[in-house]
Amino acid sequence: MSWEVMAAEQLVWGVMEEGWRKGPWTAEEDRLLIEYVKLHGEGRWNSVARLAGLKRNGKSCRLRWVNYLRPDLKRGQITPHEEKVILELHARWGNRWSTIARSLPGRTDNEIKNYWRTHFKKKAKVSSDNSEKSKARLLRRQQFQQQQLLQQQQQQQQQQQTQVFDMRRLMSLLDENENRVPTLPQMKQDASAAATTIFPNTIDDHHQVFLYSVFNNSAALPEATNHDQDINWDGLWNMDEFSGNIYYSNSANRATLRTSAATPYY
DNA sequence: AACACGGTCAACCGCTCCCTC
DNA sequence: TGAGGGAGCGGTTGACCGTGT
Repeated sequence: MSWEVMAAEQLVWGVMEEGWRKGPWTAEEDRLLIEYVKLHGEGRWNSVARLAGLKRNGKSCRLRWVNYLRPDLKRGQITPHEEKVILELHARWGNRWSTIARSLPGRTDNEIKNYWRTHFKKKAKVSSDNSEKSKARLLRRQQFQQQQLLQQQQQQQQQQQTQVFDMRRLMSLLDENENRVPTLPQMKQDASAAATTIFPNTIDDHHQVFLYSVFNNSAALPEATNHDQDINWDGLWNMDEFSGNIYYSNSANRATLRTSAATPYY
């Protein structure tokens, strides 16, 4: 083949980079890929170029097969029922498109992702804009209430000057491994260590009860799983900037998330 | 008719996870 | 046990197309 022909082919067929073709697939490429999968099955995508004579890298081949050529793909518009499922599962799992796709036979993660972005992202933005306004109103109300609360607490603090309660230091000790999801025994150990470090002589009954209740909340949780890595635990601890109080939250959400993620959608 | 604009979707990219050696 | 490769995932890009002006 002359260089002129090769150059012309590249212009017509797409970009060549390091020997791999990129861009839209041709009918001939599709045919070669289908034949390859018929003969060798799915997988070993990096062998496709060698065995099927395709000038595509493995990733490109896999994507083309999974998103376009697979015989079990459902063509056509997303049905209202599928849309309902997508909304429901996205509310549950967020952008885990492949997980959502597993509950919608014949639909690909890419298809669902695109559908979401084009159909719902804008709606979500509009509703979030509205919720921002109500959030601002709520914030103003909360600030007023917090000011009043602060005044009350200042009065109480004057009565309790003997108790120095450095919760920030406690937080830094407990969160030494940021975003790590400790096992229950680890959490109890951490609590004990933190308590004795911060309050070597002075931890009183009140704070012991507090720490114990923190870890009792977590006792309702199932053992940590790999899935925990996918959950953002940043919101696990909340600190009230004004009063210095901390409270444990999301334990119920965490349990719900974990069980729901393990349950297939029907 | 021509242009601008927005929606759609196939394909690519970069990252992470997992398996094998 | 760690390195390397394969596979999968989510985010992003860009081409194409329809519609409005």
